[in-house]
Amino acid sequence: MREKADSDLVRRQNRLLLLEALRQHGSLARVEMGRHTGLSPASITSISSQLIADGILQEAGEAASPAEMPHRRGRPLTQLAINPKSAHVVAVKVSIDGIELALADGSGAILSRRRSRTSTYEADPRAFGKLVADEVAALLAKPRVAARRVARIGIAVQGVADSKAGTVVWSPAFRTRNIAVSAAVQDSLGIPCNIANDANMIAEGLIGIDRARYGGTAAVVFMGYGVGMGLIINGQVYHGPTGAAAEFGHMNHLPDGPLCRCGRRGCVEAYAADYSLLRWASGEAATRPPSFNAIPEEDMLALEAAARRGEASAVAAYAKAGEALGFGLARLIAILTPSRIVLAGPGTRAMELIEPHLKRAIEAGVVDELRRNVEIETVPIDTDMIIKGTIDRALRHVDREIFAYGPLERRGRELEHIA
Amino acid sequence: MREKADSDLVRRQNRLLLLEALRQHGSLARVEMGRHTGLSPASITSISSQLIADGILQEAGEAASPAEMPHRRGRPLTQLAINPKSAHVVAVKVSIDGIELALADGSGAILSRRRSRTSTYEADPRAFGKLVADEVAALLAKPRVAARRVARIGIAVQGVADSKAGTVVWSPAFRTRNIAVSAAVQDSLGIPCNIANDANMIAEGLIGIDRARYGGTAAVVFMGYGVGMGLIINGQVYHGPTGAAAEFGHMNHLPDGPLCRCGRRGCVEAYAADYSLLRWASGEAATRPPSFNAIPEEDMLALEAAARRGEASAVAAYAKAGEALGFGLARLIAILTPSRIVLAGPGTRAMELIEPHLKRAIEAGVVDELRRNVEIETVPIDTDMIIKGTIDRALRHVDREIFAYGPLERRGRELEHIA
DNA sequence: ATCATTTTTTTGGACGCCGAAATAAAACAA
DNA sequence: TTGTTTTATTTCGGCGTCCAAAAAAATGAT
Repeated sequence: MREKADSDLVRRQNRLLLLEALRQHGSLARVEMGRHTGLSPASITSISSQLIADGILQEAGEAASPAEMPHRRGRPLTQLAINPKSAHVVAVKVSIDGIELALADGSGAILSRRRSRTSTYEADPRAFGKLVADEVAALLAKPRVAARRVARIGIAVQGVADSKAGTVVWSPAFRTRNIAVSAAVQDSLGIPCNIANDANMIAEGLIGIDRARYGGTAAVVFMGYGVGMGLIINGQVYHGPTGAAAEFGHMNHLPDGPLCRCGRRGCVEAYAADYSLLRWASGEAATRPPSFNAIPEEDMLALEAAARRGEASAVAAYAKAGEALGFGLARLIAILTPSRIVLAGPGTRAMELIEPHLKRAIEAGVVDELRRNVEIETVPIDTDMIIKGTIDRALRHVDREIFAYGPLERRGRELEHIA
Repeated sequence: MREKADSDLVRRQNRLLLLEALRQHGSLARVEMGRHTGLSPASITSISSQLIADGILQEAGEAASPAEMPHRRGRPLTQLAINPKSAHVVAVKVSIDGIELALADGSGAILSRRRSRTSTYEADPRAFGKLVADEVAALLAKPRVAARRVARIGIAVQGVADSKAGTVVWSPAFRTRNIAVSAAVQDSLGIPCNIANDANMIAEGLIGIDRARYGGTAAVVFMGYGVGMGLIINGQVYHGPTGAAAEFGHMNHLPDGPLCRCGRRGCVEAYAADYSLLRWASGEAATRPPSFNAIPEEDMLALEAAARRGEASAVAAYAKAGEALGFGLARLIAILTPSRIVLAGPGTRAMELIEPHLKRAIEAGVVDELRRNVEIETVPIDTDMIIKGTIDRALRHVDREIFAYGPLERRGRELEHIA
């Protein structure tokens, strides 16, 4: 309730309502839009014809209701869908072992992909923005897409990203800190760009998949090369005041605990990330500086196998991870009482080894009354969810900041606010 | 962006905008409202005259700008203010040692107070709703106010309150759990009623005092008979999905730590609440069940004096409290990176004893990058802030759910949603 | 008294939504 | 085939809100 309301706002909001309904259902007839939005048929006609004139909507093929509704009677429904050519967006995923890109059209369909094995860790951080820009330019060459038609670039990065400043504050993918990215990409290509934490993008992806399930207040914990978290508060992914929030992995579990990649001691990640599990199992001192190299999947599979065979050191490693995760979640529950906690990522492969300890820790760490309302689920997420979430987020931004106002050519006010 | 927009929504929103501006500034002339809201003079005239006709606004005396602006020229400003008679609200504060009530008018001014020393701990929990209703009825007898003119009752309670269900889930003020309150009060008096955690009400009060300072993302920690927290996220006090959130005091600090009043071990409260400090200092076993009696202020003053004299056991007690609070805050920062943390309550009297340990713990517990942007301040809050916050919250609710639609007589839709 | 200045109200136009009626496009029935 | 029924969409007229511009109100300055 901050903005002044006028007829302009009304149209904008209702356009957005229509677009949101379409994003969720793929394609809808006008009557159905009316049901979803509460708008009258007259208004739907008015708004949708304007959106069609803007090139944002188009009549869709009969793709929608094939057999389910065998056309009872009356005038048939005219399905409308978002015009794939209304805009494009690019998703970029930066991780320890390289850069991955995807180009999507206005409907969210991925048109092409690209992957580069460049090691970012040793590279000159000042050149990184340029590197990303070049990769994007190469991506746009294959199915030739004019940069002018790309509405937005979203970058997902491991570690702490400051989306306000457009920088990577700290990431295991880089040796140095505070690396400016957004501005460089934006200046180089003329395309608005924003950067965010990768776990947050998984949360965006889950919202896109099932808004009813993940749209309330939920935490998505990613276990793998690190431990990340995306926080959904009232249906919105939470980016703190600085745009760098929800560093669950670097929440302290125990004072003077094992050394973490971030330099502190006792972080949850230092118990439960890939490197931590291996460190526990190997019997190395927990104060030994951890490796920054990407850990091969085989190593983790071997560790899991060892634990399943009952090898004590491996079993103990998972127990320690489970306990740290459990107490971490207990603390999270005490603060936010989310209605759902989603455990995701490669680390969940060993869930049956972790779970008993995790559950016990939660029971010890939080009063029954608070714990009772939270549902914990494990979702085997393929890492592509990060790309999907980044695309979803970019498109939602385009809807809100551009399409609610008009066609891409007349970019709305493009506030670059909250980002 | 959930609601369908139409001319109705526009008026509602702009009415609310005006009311919010008035709440913040006390009284404003129409031109000034225009500046604050961005609305045209024509619209301001239209909206304000409607609000005056509804009995919500009235012309205010010259109270506003006395000397500062010695009336340069032109037509003088007509100050408008919220009509005190537009509605009344009641605030109820339930604590270990009794019930405290206040009646406020539509402008937020407190008209009368009442206090009762009834011990709630041993009383029949089923009768508690009736007890509150009777107290409210007695409060409304002194300056005779018709229940029909009371728009809302807000109840603040120590411990976990479920504002959705209208119950006290768990509180040190009650022996039993899940005590229904809201419904009983509402049925008995016919006045909408909601219940919330007391620390959240302090947060509401701070927002009322200085929106610019506390309106972003902040945590308000209350230290006293217990440790509570109110969480402000994007300018709104956070009530979780169940309405029972931010139980910072019952966030675990260390597994197998001291026994807490909630029955768990290692809660922050079990280190830093009044009873915990006394327990540390007395050298009692930390596994001894803590007392549920209210602790007299003298005992705490004596403990502070002892610590200031350098008595080892007292000094150590504050050190332990500081460490637990510090690590708790470090964990909170890792999850939410609030831009401000406010320490408040009687416990802050001994802040200089606690602070060094608290600071050290935060430094050990969270990476510099996240810690850098959070400002920690101590506010010596008199406990009346809870009453003030409860009134503020009730009035904000009245503005949003009633006055935005029309006068009190034609109560808006009174959704009782989020509550 | 008249002019200048500032605030507030009035007036007329634009835009968006809605309900109702009209139109369109089918299936069904004779 | 032709009319009837049904459902979807568009058109039309009315209403409410906002805004810009003009008018009115209220006071200080000259």
